[in-house]
Amino acid sequence: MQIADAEWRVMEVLWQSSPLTAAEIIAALADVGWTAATVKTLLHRLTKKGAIGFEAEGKRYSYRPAVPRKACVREVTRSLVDRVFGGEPLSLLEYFVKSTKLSPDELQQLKRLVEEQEGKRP
Amino acid sequence: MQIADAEWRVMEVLWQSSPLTAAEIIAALADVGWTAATVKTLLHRLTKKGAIGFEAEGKRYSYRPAVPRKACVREVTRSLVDRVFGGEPLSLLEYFVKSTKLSPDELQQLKRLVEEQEGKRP
DNA sequence: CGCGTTCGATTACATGTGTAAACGAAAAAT
DNA sequence: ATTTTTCGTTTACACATGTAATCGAACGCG
Repeated sequence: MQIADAEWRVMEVLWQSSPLTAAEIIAALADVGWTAATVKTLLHRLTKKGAIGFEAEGKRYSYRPAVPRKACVREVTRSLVDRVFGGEPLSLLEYFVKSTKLSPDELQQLKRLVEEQEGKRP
Repeated sequence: MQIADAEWRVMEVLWQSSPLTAAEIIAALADVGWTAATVKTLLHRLTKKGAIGFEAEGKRYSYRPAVPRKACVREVTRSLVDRVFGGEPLSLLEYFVKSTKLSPDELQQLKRLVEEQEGKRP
């Protein structure tokens, strides 16, 4: 299941809170600058590809995600790792550790995270 | 400059060694299962979007990247961080540290990388 | 009980992408 | 020199994507 850029914006809204009616989703995306028609198209496409589902409440639909965010994140990250980092997550990690300007505090947090992982693997 | 999936395969070949003729690039991509025509189309599109350049050597062209891999990697990673991790690289790092099954050795390497960064920020 | 409003569905259309064949010219082979 | 091979260029075509207007039906207001 591949979710395009514009579609992802819609998914984020639903992952954050659901179910929502189309009107509510359109409202939540007001700052993006799309017309209502555009959002509806995206809802339609997402429905067709099975990324979201809905229950009809009278005339209106109430939409909700049909796939968890986790799964989608796993897919896009995996695709990036495969495409750019030779399938090696460590390679991506190295890239980010080296190329990102992390504050001392963030570095501290990161080190703690790594240590936690070490703890989990005796 | 956005480089599509198929195009990226071609770029990788050229980033690894250049300049190369179309024939050499096609050969390098033999295992992908594309016909020569497909690779030529991709070379054409990449040329048009300025991602690669070429010098004509008689009839044949010798292609080479016009944009460094680094720049493209920066772009795609940035786009992922923005799209999925709220623009926070640390958030992506956390996700990968937690969700990837790293071996004790890899964890060790990773910790060392973090410590190196700490050293660089006195 | 009509009529405008509101929904979702359908249609639109330009551009990007995957994948490839056809074409015309030049180079290589015979 | 003529044929064949080889290049790059042009054309092809289906599906994805961004962005939106239109349409038919149902709902609520007056």
